[in-house]
Amino acid sequence: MLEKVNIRSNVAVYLQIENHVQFAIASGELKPGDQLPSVRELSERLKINPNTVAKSYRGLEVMGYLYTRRGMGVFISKDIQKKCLETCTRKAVEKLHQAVAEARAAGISKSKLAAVLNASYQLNSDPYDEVPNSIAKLAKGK
Amino acid sequence: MLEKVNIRSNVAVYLQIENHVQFAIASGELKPGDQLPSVRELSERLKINPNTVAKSYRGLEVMGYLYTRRGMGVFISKDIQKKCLETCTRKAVEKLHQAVAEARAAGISKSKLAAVLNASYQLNSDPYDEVPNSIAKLAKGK
Amino acid sequence: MLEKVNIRSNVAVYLQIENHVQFAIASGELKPGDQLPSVRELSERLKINPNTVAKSYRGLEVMGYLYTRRGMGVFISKDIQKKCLETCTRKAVEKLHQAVAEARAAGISKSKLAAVLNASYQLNSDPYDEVPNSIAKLAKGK
Amino acid sequence: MLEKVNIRSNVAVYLQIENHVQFAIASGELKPGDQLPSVRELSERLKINPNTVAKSYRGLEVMGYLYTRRGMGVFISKDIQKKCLETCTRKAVEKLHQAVAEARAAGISKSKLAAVLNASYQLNSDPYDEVPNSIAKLAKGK
DNA sequence: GTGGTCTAGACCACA
DNA sequence: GTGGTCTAGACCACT
Repeated sequence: MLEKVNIRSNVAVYLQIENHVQFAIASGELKPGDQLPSVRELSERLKINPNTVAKSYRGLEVMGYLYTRRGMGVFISKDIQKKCLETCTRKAVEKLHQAVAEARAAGISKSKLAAVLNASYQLNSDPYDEVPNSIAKLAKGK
Repeated sequence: MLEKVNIRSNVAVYLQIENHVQFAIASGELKPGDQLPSVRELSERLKINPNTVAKSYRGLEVMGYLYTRRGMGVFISKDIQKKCLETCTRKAVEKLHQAVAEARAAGISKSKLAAVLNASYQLNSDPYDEVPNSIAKLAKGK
Repeated sequence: MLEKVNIRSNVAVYLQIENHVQFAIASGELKPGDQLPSVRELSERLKINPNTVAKSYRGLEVMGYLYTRRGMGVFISKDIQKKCLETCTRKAVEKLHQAVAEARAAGISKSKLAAVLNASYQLNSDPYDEVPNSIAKLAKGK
Repeated sequence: MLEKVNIRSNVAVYLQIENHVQFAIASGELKPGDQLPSVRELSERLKINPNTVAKSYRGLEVMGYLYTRRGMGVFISKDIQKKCLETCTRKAVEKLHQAVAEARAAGISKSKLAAVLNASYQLNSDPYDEVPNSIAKLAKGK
């Protein structure tokens, strides 16, 4: 799973981890009962402080996506994929809706938006990555 | 113009003001030479700290969207509508791209996204408004 | 409010703070809109690290009992006294129930338990304080 | 004896075992000279780490509740029922005291607590069992 | 001034 | 080995 983290993003590192885990659960990459990397291991892999990883895990536990067993590790909860998928979908839809409303206000045509959507979807890029040039260019032409 | 500000939003108040002004310029609601409310007036109307309004105006001035004349007030700059429109467009496209990438990571289908885009575009709702029920419902079904 | 914290308790300091605030809300001592002491102020007063106080506030925010406004401070949420009272009551009732079941298993008579309850209630002592001798003695006689 | 252990509880597994044995002694279910299951057997039955069972037995031995005879097994000590009963009683009274103090802090009336106590006592339910609905309901009304 | 994030490192409890 | 808590102190963003 998670191999890198954007230390200079405006999104907090611990939130990047939380988001990544949620997406992984929603997409089925992480399944109920799966054990997550230990706090120390993940912190070493991502080269961040263990406290930061612990903060992420703690947040995800409060949300019910995982549970921790002292001395054992942290594990994905059962019966939460559907809930997680719904949550991720809702968030993405809201974001999409707002982006569309903004684009509309800026006078972008519907067909242009559809083109951006197509291009973005095909790219299969990581969220939170830089916006690729191919997409950015679409913003130029009106 | 701006009549309310979401004090509980996770978006900083000063950014809400900046965004609102930019959108008003891009859409033509605010025209070159128009005078904006004074810092004190706006802060009283929105019930926020004057420093916050001042910070917004300062930011907008740095971006070239407005200029201040001491003792006179702050005014919308000339010949910046196009630039503003481009900026808003770029932002919207970036947002759209990220929303799509997130949705993809969560395993949402492309056809579903297209449906949301269509629905959002037709609605012609204000950005930053509540997500309408008709859109929110799309998050339920697969 | 909160003036001391038991640093050597088996209950984590940040949980002591969370509990105290919840009790204060349930009892009406803290009212909706009230501002809590700042992270720094409370940490100085209790002689603990600011991070610990922040952790408490964060937890209470997740539970919906308060909200934070960056640069402004933290405030008690509206319309949560009832919920908080119910939660505190439920917790206390569960604890009481378990204590009674244990006491029963140990062969303590009902009248004796009633006596303990009376004595504890009259004392008006802080929860998490040491069990006073007057109560402890009641454990001796069968 | 002990057939299940709550792996998700916030109470440490080894303490659950210790508590269970102490209660069994206090209630007379386990009598002096009785042999306890071996560390390996119990750990397999409860599906937990043998170290955890060993830790419980060690703790109970330190407290004088049982003794081990190498190659023979672990046995309940003689003449400790009374002491065990006293200990359990003291713990229950302390728990009761704290529950009452918490309830008081939350503004719960004394009469209500008395009602809960009565109901709990009559029920004669096992400690550590789920809180029965009949009790839980009492938390609703004022 | 406010809270939010992160680091470095310590100590503890648990399995 | 695991996670949980706490400290000391830094830097940032917001009001």
